[in-house]
Amino acid sequence: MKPPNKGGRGGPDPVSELTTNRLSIYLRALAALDKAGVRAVSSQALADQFHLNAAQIRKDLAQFGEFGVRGVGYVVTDLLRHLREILGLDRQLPVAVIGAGNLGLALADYSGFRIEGFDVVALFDVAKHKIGRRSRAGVTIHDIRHFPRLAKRLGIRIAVLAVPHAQAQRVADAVVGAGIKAILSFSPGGVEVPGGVKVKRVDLTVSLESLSYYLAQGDGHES
Amino acid sequence: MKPPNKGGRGGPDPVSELTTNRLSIYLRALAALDKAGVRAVSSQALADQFHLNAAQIRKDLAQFGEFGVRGVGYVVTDLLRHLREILGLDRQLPVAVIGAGNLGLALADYSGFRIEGFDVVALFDVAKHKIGRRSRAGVTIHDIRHFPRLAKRLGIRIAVLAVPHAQAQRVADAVVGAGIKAILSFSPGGVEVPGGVKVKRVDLTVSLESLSYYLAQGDGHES
DNA sequence: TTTTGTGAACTAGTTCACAGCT
DNA sequence: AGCTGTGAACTAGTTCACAAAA
Repeated sequence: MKPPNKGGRGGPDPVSELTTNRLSIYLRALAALDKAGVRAVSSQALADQFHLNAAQIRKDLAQFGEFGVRGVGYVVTDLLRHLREILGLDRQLPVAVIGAGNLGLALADYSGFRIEGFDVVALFDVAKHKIGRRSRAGVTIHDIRHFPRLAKRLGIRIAVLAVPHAQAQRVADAVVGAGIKAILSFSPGGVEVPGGVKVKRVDLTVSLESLSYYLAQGDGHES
Repeated sequence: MKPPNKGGRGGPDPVSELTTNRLSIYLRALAALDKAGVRAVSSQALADQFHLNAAQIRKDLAQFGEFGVRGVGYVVTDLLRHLREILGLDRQLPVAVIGAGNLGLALADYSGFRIEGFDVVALFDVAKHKIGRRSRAGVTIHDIRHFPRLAKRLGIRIAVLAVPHAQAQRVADAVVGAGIKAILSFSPGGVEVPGGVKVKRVDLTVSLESLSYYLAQGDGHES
């Protein structure tokens, strides 16, 4: 019965990032159920099938409204629609990838992106010889200096940073200067941005080193 | 004065993954200081410079031993050595990338990997026409059916999964069957593995959707 | 009856603040 | 004096368990 705080007032976001990450996971799970023709699902069934916690699913969803039907569960198509709206996936989001190296080109063409409302509309790089060329899937590489102009024209909302660490901060500054409010950075070591800009980091070195730690521990008692 | 539990007994790991992730971040920070010629650093100075929390740095490190000198701080080269040993980076770790698509090829050639002890020694794929070819940086693509044999011969310890979601579980099973204990998966939706195998997920869809949520909230009150 | 939505209990993680070492 | 290492306090996140709704 609590008001769902739709539309977000200016204050700090009360919804944890762990929660929004899980919403994305619920969305995927429900899409699979929908595809399989399932009409309604209880939080328990959802939890069992996708290895989640039923209470947590209910708590997460309850932050945004009362989407369930007591005694029945959640109507799959309805909840899908609600989740897409909450996550802002009810419209196409233009994405730019900065850095047309191996990783940037791969990300620009990554088929997983397009499926849920993300559309990589441009690549950017500093290297003269790359500018004007296209990725295999046909995304054109532009001069990074034209980012502000093109970002506006193409309506870019998210910048994916796939540049060397040394350039990451400078590129981030430029991107933020052009009004971008959401950045996905693959750069090791993070970038600093002013308040009101959201950065998500994917740090492959940290991931691998954490795996290495795990192996190092295992080696100790397996010998 | 508490024993540092070096070498790990069989029981569940008492060190949180958040901690091991941070150790990796400390390692990077210290490497930068070392490069800059800094001899010793206090937890406070480290925290200030890299936007961390001093008490947390001390707590994290204290789990593995008493590396600091009271009144002085941490001797950079010593702590670097300790961290590399804790993270198992004092030896080269052979890595295999499974899936020679855009992403897999990019990851195999990703220069950030080699720097800290990881060595991508092989690519694997199912597609006949890819087998025998090489990535730009020269990593050979092998038939996935030869994974067990080659994994043994090359001493592969970590498998990076860059295959379509539909194949992820099958590939994970094969990799685990070949004795791999650490997996970095780029597949959306996670894979199931038996106990004793560690999986780290990098889920680009979740990351982007979480950013989308943030933008959707912002749009609400900026209109 | 079934299952949600949610306060309460619990668990994990972070930060404080200070005793004790150098 | 300066700074670590760490118990205590605090904060965030998860899970339990049940009243209320359908």
